[in-house]
Amino acid sequence: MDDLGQADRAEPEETRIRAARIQDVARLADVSTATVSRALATPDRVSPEARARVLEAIAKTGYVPNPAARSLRSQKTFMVLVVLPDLSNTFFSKILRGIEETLFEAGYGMIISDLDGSPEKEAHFAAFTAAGRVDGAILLNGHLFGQSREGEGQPARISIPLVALCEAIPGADVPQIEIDNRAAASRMTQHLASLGHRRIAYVSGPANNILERERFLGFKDGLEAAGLPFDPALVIPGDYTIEAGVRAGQDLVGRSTRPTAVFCTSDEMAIGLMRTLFSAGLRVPEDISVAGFDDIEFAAVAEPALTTIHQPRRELGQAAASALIDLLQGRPSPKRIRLETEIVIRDSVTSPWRKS
Amino acid sequence: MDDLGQADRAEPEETRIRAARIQDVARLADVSTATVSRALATPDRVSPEARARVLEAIAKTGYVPNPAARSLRSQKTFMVLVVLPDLSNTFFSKILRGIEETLFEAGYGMIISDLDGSPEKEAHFAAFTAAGRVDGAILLNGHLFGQSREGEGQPARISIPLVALCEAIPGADVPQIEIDNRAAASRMTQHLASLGHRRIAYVSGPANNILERERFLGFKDGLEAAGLPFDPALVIPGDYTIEAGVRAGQDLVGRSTRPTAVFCTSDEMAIGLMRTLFSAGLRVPEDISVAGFDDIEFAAVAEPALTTIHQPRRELGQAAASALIDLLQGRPSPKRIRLETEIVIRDSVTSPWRKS
DNA sequence: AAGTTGCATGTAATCGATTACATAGGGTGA
DNA sequence: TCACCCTATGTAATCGATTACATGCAACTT
Repeated sequence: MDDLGQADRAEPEETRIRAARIQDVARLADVSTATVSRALATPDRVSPEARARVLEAIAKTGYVPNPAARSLRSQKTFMVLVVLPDLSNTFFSKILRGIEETLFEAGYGMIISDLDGSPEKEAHFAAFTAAGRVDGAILLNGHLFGQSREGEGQPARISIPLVALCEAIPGADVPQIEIDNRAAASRMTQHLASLGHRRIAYVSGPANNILERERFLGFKDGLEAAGLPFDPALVIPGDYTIEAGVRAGQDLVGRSTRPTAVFCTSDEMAIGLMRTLFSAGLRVPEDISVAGFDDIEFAAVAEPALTTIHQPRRELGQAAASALIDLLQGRPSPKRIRLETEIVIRDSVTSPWRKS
Repeated sequence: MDDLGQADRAEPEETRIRAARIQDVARLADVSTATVSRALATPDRVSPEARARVLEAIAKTGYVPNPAARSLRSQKTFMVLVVLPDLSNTFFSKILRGIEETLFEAGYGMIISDLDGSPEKEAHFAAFTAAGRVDGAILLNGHLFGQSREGEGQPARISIPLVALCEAIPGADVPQIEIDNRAAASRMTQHLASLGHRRIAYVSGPANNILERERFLGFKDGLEAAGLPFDPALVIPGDYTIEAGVRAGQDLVGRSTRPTAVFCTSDEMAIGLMRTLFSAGLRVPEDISVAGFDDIEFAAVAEPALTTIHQPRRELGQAAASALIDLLQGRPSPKRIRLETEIVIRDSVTSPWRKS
């Protein structure tokens, strides 16, 4: 159960064991390196006997092909870059898991870049892909990256297969995996309206965010469908974080006339908001209904349990990874996949009339 | 702002641009490839004029060194493997961010392996390190991995620098970055006891988990320090997940004599547990106090706000990454780093006498 | 002035696999 | 029996950088 990591304590520095190379396997199996390579890559182009000898030699030596050499020659790294804006966000980490799973099954490794709002990092990872360090990339950040120095000679713009996940990339011709944010937001808004809410507040995501734009449109769609007017005063700026929800709550608490329902575009914000309302002595949902977006794990155990929109996060990750793998292996890939969302009715939303 | 990923739409297949190689740069700068390489790796071993010409040529061509070639020759990948048991867990993702940050600054990339309890994956990633795909690894999973087939000839046991994060690896001689789980658990237990709690339940982590063992010992230490007896009936099995907390809550609700306080070894469990108690009509903390462990983001906005033990997660990640980088660059690395934890007093714990 | 030192640079070996091309031998058809 | 083809295998070029070693030249020492 333990093997690796014994460091070089026991043996003298010189005796440090070197990894077996294809040469060593070839010699041991009494074949050429070409045969070893073929025995692994295209087994049916090698005689059964030779193959058996090779496999035995591989087992004996513990040979593992050197990926650097392999990749140098074959121009394939079997690595995929995943670019995301915030690694510490629950929402993304569940998606990541779906991605990792699928990539792993297909024999690909995953390199993660947490962009962290830093353009410097963005440039770095652009170079990263350009250097051929990965075969493809999944972007969760809503835009392509790259150092566009058009002035200079001819910047190396290598293109590798890309997939956009969650946040569509406007104008880019890459497969998009997403949910229908607009429709989902509209549906939730109509749900609130159907319960009798007429003053519905909206806590937004970051202003220039594509998700946010879609959801905001959906919110307006929903109001319109329900015959309600849009009131800009009921739009509260946010950025998907718990803190933003807390701030939005403070804003609401301070108002003389309050909405009867609040639609938060992330569960984090909804939970932060409920917390603040609660501290101020307001009851959810009796005094004010709160709806979220995403259906993170904590939504179900929030107090009260959060009514929200379920996003199939793991499946999103899997779908994105599959699409990328299709691309990488030269298969046709779907241009756009829209996974279904679902309203999850819990306890944080009720009719405005039913005062407890 | 967009550059990469234009795919090969415009130009015909054949014209696909190939990345600039060191040769191209050398020709353009009218120097040898060796000089180009040196201009990048050891700038002061190259004349200022040559260096300038090289840099200009690099800018013109957009040259980025091919990592496969580089790594093949120099046996360095500038990649670090991070092995963790569950990527989708909030606790880990914050740590990951700390790791990524620090690695990035030092020029290292991060490859993630979500073990997901699968031994198959474990073996795969053992081979991964053996193949020299990464320069070092950070292990969050509490044990070394590796295919120890002692029987066979001489299995390739390559050793790369390792660092154990959070979960110490028993018997392994690698730097450990951790918090003092035992002391922290003891402190929390004593805190509860000092408020007057005499029947304190303990919701555990997974049975064979090292963290769990430490915390459990700490729990017993705390009881002993407070002069309280240890009652096995008050130990409820868990596994750090929200669901485990829910189950533990159901267990408690069903009991005739209940503890006055519950110490959960993760915030997730504490939140799930409070949820269940609440549904059953019990009040926290009036009827029962609940304490957590970790201080995840949601602890502060739970209802009631959770009293817990703060772990400096980002700093843990940073410290681990720094230690590994020290190792990788041949500097001495601290054998063990223990970061301080802190009890965060919020609203979920109170004295058992103060019935609301 | 001859010898020594040291810097800037070039030449070419090297890392470890993949794979185009060459070749030997066995089988088949005429 | 000969020509041909197909299969299994080997030989060696190749991927793109790093770096040991060699070289040429200038400056400095005595």
